[in-house]
Amino acid sequence: MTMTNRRRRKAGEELPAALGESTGFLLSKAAQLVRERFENRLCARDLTAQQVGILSLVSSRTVATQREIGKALRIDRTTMVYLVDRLEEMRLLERQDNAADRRSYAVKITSAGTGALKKAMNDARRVENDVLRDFSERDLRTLRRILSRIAKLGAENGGER
Amino acid sequence: MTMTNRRRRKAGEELPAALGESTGFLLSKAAQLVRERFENRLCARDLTAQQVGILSLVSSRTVATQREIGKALRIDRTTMVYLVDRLEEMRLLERQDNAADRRSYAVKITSAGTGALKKAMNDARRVENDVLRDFSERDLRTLRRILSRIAKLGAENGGER
DNA sequence: ACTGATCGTCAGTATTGCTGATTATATTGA
DNA sequence: TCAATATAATCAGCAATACTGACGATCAGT
Repeated sequence: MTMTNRRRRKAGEELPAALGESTGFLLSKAAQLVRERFENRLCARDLTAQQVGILSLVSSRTVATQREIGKALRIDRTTMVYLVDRLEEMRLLERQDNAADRRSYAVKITSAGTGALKKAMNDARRVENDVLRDFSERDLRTLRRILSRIAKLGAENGGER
Repeated sequence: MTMTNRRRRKAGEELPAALGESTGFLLSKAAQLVRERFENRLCARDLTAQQVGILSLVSSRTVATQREIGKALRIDRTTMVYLVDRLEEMRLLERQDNAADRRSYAVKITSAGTGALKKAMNDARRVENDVLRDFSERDLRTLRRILSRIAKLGAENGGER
């Protein structure tokens, strides 16, 4: 079992004005918190959020190459090798021949993988319900609208150098 | 110069419905994007977002120990040693004796550190303006309100176990 | 002074992002 | 068709970061 269980992290403290007023900083901290809560649940399943992302992506496609998964999830080429190795060891994924392009693999989810994904998505739903419970439907629609627009922007095109 | 310059990363692709509908996933991707854009600018200054966070925190306090900084920014104890080592090498921070508790240091920002922080915060502002430019003031207020409430939650208290 | 806790450090491991090289295969262009 | 070029996965190796566990110095309470 190479994949070590993540431990629960401690809670944070108050933040100084300068940082607490930066939207980017708030975004980063909120994301970190949600991810930590998710992974705290996930550690019982020996999975990381990144691995769940891969499982979800693979399960939604008939053919997924490592390169494609990496592009969609912003994971490096060489890190993909490592991650798929781990998930294959855990029998959640399989590398199969890709008839369409023999340089690459068709990465497929196994039935164990489908089961693990289902449970992990339930964990995700619970964490979300928990974190978002206090906000109105209207607020949540606004939040999702803004976040999905930002997420679609693309990383470069930001420096007019 | 141990701190290697970060390279610009490529932009991502479309995402499958299952993930794209998860607020937590959107949050994580939006944060990743903003952070990447920020660090793409910052790489000219040989700084990471995390280091800027430390500089900002230290500059806003008269006395800051490594432990306090780590707690506020959710950075591990041993990683703090490494990070402060780097920032001290770069002459942006100094470890001074802490009269109040001789086990710890009083971490202080240098004048070079103050200058670097000022420039980095300008970078941050630019990236934010760029990313958030298309949203209304009303949307941004909602966004900030939600994010700061989530960021204050604390990581544990998420499992009713 | 004794006990137990805390702060910083170090050694060592795991994960992730990157570079550069290599192998196998695809694609393109002459 | 064949040669040049590009791409998918892999591997070796480096850097950054989150851990664990152990350690010495120091602190707080008794």
